[in-house]
Amino acid sequence: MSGILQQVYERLWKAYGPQHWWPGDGPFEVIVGAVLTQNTSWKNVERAIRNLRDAGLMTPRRLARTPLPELEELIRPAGYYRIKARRLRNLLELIVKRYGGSLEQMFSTPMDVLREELLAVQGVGPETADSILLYAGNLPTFVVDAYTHRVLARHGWIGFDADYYQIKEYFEDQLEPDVQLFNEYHALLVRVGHLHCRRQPKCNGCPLEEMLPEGGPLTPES
DNA sequence: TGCCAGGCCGGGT
DNA sequence: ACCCGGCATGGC
Repeated sequence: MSGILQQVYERLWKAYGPQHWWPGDGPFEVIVGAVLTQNTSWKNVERAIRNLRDAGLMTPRRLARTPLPELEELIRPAGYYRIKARRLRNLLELIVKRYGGSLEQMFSTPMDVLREELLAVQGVGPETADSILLYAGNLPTFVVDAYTHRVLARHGWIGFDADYYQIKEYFEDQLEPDVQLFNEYHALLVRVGHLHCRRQPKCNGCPLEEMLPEGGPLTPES
């Protein structure tokens, strides 16, 4: 338990502490948010979610029955609103038809099975599926995103050409499958990604030693 | 102003 | 098997 990823986590944790990702919104809002935030800043997504909540539509069945044009208008602030409305519908169909609208039932199915079902939905790719499993279902799967890719490659821990699953396994091979750990780890990586890439857009994932000098160099073998 | 955000899909080589 | 354009709004 002292590989490079443990060191990175400890450093991030000490610097930023808990990120409180998706606390208390309830699993359904998390699912909706996971779709709406695809390649979109969370700030925009918040407005769309507020619209849905204010309209009283934050249940699987209600949202599934909402006419497409109305749904599009409500989520417009999140961008890509036409395609995302369809993606939400596709996902809602799985929840309502296969699981009777019960998230509890959905998340009690074996993770690997559910993951494949999610991936079979048009508009749900690996990151969205993993976000739903981890942040809505509290199931231990690691979420990889663009910044995760950049920062790991920047340090030479993976290749720049590594794909989603290589990166995911890189984490899961080194870490205990702990829901809280996976939750915080991904959120912390996104956090440093924001901090850095706001200031210097074209970076390839800045060295963590520079961003978080406290603690000295990161050493793969110690 | 232009570029980017917590991706994914479909069509073309 | 890659590579690329499309999708769209709001913030800096």
